[in-house]
Amino acid sequence: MPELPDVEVFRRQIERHALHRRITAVRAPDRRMLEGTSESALRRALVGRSLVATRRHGKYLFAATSDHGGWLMLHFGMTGAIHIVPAGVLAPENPKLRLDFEDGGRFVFTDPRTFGRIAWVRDPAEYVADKGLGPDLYADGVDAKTFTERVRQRKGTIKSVLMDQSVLAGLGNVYTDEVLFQAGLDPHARANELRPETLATLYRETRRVLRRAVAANADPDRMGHEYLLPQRHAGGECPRCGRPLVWESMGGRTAYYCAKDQTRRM
DNA sequence: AGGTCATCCTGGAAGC
DNA sequence: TGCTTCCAGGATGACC
Repeated sequence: MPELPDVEVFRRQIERHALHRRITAVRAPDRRMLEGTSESALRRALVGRSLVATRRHGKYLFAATSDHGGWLMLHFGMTGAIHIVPAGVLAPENPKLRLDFEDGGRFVFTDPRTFGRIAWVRDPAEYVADKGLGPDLYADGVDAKTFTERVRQRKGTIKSVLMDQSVLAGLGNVYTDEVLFQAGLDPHARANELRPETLATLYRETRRVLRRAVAANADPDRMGHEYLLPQRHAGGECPRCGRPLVWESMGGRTAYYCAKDQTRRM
């Protein structure tokens, strides 16, 4: 379920392996994935050009083309992924987007469940504004003051507030659970009732979890024993106390947490 | 305004 | 073993 760390890893893969390679062919065979564009429009925009820069805002990834032609936007839904395939190597089947490079390599975007989206946008900032996304949670995206002010003015559960992309962009269901675990917070805590020091802790832990996740290549199993994610499954145990994790549906999403180590509600 | 639920989708796991 | 059912979840929208 690509969240901010996963998308940041994808972005770095593009930066490292897909820039400045001339595109000779474009395939986008599944129209359900296309948001306000078409295969032929993507072809016109991309063929003969190359990708030259990337940006990410929350879970949204952008890649600029040469000639200032515009930006390719990719959203990964829950099963979206990119694969940059060298010449002569078999590419994944059923691509939702495939760019063929002049050198024989390929850029492939797969998404078996089709929850992702592909768009062509003039300007990422404009797109982000139109979508109503809050500030990005990574790197220079947000400071402690902005974070606390935005969270504090919401009355919902902290779980739902952290997952709300219009408040802060980047956390999904999985990493929200990790952040709440690290902060020792009950997912049912009310965002507007959190004390200033709790908000400060939450900010610090959010940033730390995201940095750690990116460093671990967004692979939960590489996070380390003190993290919830490797245990985030039926039968999983709290990394601190060893008790079975609680497994609860909150607004149609599954929240995993430790009933002993996550009791703080303010 | 916030919570809940349904919808989209399909691979994989669980159940029988 | 093989079939059926369930579940996961990001974004969006309906409804209360």
